[in-house]
Formats: sequence, C-alpha cells, structure tokens
Amino acid sequence: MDAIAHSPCKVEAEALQDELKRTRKENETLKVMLEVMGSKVSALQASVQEIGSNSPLSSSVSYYEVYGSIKKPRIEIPMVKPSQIFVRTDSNDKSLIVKDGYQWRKYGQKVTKDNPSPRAYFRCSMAPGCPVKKKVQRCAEDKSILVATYEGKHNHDPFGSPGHSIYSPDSSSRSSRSSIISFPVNSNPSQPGVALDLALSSPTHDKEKPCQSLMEDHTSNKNCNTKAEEYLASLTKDPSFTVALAAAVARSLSTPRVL
DNA sequence: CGGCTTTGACCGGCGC
DNA sequence: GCGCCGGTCAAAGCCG
Repeated sequence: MDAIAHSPCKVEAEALQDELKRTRKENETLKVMLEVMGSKVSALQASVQEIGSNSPLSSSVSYYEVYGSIKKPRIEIPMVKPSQIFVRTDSNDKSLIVKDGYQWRKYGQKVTKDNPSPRAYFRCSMAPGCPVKKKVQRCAEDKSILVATYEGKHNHDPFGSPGHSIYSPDSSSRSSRSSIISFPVNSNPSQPGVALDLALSSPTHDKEKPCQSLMEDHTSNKNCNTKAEEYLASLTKDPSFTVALAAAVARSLSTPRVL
C-alpha cells in the first residue's frame, strides 16, 4: 500500500526538485542581469551628475512606461504601478501640495505608522473620469522633501494643451520654492511628472534615504541637456535593461535589500 | 454660491 | 476572530 502511495509522491518530489533547480538557475540569471543593470545605473547617475539635471523637465519616465514596454513580465510584480516623485520644499512650508501641472482635489489625510508626517490623498480633478490618484507625504528622513506617489494614468492632457509643459521652469504653476526631482526621458503628455527613483534600484545605494541621495545628486546641478535625454532614451530602448530595471524596481519595492 | 479643504467615521485587507 | 492600519467617504466649514 505504502509503495503504491509513495511512488506518485516520488515523481512529484522529483518534479519539484527539477523546478527548484530551474528556479535557482533563473535566479542566478536575474542576479547577473541585476548586476549589469546596476552598473548601467551607476554610469547613468554619474552621467546625469556630470551634465546636470535641472533643466526643462518636459516629461519623465515612470514605472508604467517601463512596464508598458513589456507585454508580459516574467516575474509577477505586486504593487509596482505607483511611481514616485520627490519634491524639495521649504521646510517651513507645511502644505502637502506638489505642483505638477495637474489639478488635484484632496479627499483625505492620514497619519501613517511609519512616518509621523501626515499623508494626503489627492484625486485628479481636471477631468471628471480621470482615475489618477496621488499620495503626498513628507520624507521621514528629511521633512523638507515631499514624496508624491502617483497611481493610475491620466486620461487627459495637463492644462488640456500639449504645448504647455508642466515642468517648464518658468511655468507659473510651479512652486518657486520647490524643485521636482525627475528624469526627463521621453515625452508623454498623459503622464504627470514622474520620477524614476534610481536610488531604489541601484545596488550601490542602500535603502535608507533614497530621496536624499537623489536630492543631492540632482538639485545641485542646473543643467540637464539633450545628452542626458539621449543616454536615458537609449537605455530605456534597451529591452534587457528595461526588463532588468523593472525587476529590480519591483524587488526593491518588495524587499529592503536585493543583494 | 460653487468648489475646495478639513477631519472624523467607516470599510476592507492583512497579520497574529 | 480580533485588532491594526491604510485608504476612502462625506458632512461641515472656509474661501474666492
């Protein structure tokens, strides 16, 4: 009886072991990919630092765009949709307003466990059916930094006009006291200013103070020119980089430390 | 007066 | 099952 009962179990066990082997191998491959991506990110950060980053922020890349280029990600990634931007404001300014060119209606505020600063919840009010929401909260590490998390995709243009860049430095909608940290890559009028937080995915950075490192890196410089855009565009066009970046971001979000 | 903010209540998911 | 916590609702008040 036992022998009859065990033999299918044995087969199952072998199948599981086989799968485990395959999973390990895949894990190794992903590790290598992550390392490659890490070096690319480091190069990118160095490049951005070199040429500056604070110029006409016409648009940015978001996790959506990263995933939009992937038909079916091999790895299931929970909760990767929200993308973040970091905004430096006056530390005396207690408002949780991130001026990104869209019109937002606040519908709630909460104090969360992990951060003493209250988190504000906004809905896009520029278009009636716009599903976009954003959460704004001060960085726990540096209260002068606002962290805005965007969810969803706008079904309209900012200001209803494509020519009206939401990140124009001269734009009256921009707060003169704040600077939005984001990487201009390609133009997408339906996206808000969404930053790709490379600090999250870079293996050279620890999880702590992702916003601060970005702040130092990108606000200290004033010029971001087409070279950066070209470099970033070439990176985002690279499918392997995109996949690896997406995976790394997802892993960074789900686990504090990857390697 | 209409639209927005504020804020306490409520709800659902999740971990223990 | 219960409590905690994040997210949302909705009434009241404020402001242009």
